[in-house]
Amino acid sequence: MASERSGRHLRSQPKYQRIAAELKAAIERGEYGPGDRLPGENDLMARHQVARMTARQALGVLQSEGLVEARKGAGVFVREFRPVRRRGTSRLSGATWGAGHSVWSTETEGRDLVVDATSVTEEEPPAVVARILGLAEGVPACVRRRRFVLDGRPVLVATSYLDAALVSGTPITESDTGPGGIYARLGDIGHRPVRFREEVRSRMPGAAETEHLRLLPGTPVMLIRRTAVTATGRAVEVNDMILDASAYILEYDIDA
Amino acid sequence: MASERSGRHLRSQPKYQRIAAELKAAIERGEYGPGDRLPGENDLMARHQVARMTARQALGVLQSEGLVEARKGAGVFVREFRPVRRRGTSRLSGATWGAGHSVWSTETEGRDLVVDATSVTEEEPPAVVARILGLAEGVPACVRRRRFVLDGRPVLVATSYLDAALVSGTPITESDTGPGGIYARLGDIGHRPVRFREEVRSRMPGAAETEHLRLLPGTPVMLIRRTAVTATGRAVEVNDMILDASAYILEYDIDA
DNA sequence: TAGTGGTCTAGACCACATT
DNA sequence: ATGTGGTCTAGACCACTAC
Repeated sequence: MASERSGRHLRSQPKYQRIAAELKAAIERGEYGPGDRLPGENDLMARHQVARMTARQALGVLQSEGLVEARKGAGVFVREFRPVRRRGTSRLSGATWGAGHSVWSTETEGRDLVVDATSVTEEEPPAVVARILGLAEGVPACVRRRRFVLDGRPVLVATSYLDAALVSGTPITESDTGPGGIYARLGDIGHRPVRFREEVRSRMPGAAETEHLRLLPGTPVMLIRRTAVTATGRAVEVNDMILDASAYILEYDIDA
Repeated sequence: MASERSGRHLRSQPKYQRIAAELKAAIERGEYGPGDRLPGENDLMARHQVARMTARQALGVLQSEGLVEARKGAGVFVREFRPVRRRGTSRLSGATWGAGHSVWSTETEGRDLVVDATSVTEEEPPAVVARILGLAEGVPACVRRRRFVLDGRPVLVATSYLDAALVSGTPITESDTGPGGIYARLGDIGHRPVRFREEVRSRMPGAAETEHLRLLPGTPVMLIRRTAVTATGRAVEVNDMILDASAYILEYDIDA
């Protein structure tokens, strides 16, 4: 136990990666199922004869891969992945919202997905959004923010931008937009969207997003920017969404 | 300089988070642009009077948010985000979307995206895939693997599964499938796909994926599972794709 | 109260990149 | 040759959770 310093990571994997790989393999073998407690820092220190920070680093790998969750004062636990499906295609079909159903009611699947908080304001939109909507600089937009909560956890925040001049005086500027939502109301004033484009990307969240969505370490966000366009080619709405990637599967149907 | 131990993080943010936030703000103010070198561990230790591990932790935050890249022996540098667009709907829409439809501003066109390596084998597919294709257990599938390289960096690996009995003897089992690709060939044998479904999700990569795609820390992957269905409703292909999320924006067009 | 993970210190040796 | 980030040690105090 004296000079075991030699040959530490010559040619070989770092210790923390070995430990992490071992734990990961055990999880994949099913030795630890969702919700189970893993060996903690003290266990790993004793078992592998390493310092605290090394054991921590090992657990950090699993955490940053999103397959493990550390609970302060309790331990490290295996996460589970139970996403909801969000249908990008049929949920926007005219029949759905034309019939007076809210767009979002189609995606629930028996689980509890509800709107948590809604706010409607007038603000100057981001430059990119203003350009898409064809708004001059300094022109205000109607901004609708909503947060969606799934089984008690916030999973999506949506920020919708519309030309304020276009929608002023309509229920779009109210919290409750009535049956069919804002797309039905846009139809009421002769600007029914007939086409949508969704752009999807993914990245790690910043600190603010982590807090707002209560994301666990190792959880990316998916970003969806949806643009609604009328028959005349006018973009009437831009909806920026931030999704907890551990909560969603996006689904798109495509015709050849 | 004696007992500054008091009031360390009582009520306040941890030091490493403060340092990280400061650096992040500086990046967002444009003080450090893409490719620029950030203050390193030694700088931060001196500037904030903290230990090495604390400075490291601060830089680790930015790294795990994917906005910074550590280069061994060189320093820590600001990453840049220059994604390609992947159009899920092939239908080209021209003027419909207006002139500068670069919603997430991608200077994408004119970069070279090429296939790096192709392999075609016969293997037993994963159980989920077998079920989608309607294959009994133990029945082999034709498995086509491809890796796509963008400007020298691998960005996508695709694994395509087809019923081996269906496609044997066709160019689908060759590396070069001829004009129109495997969908045209499927059409030749009377199984032309008319509908596709893509399911998209995102998570952090495992060690194997990180290596295969040469991902930097803080980079998620997007997973796309595309199913091709014929007019009779038969699923003839399942294509599992793994994408470097820092390299792609997915685009889907939807008709109301 | 005992044990857990979160933060922090002050050292150390290493591989690597730039000079 | 110097400085960089990567790994590792052996301690410490804290807040939190479970018992």
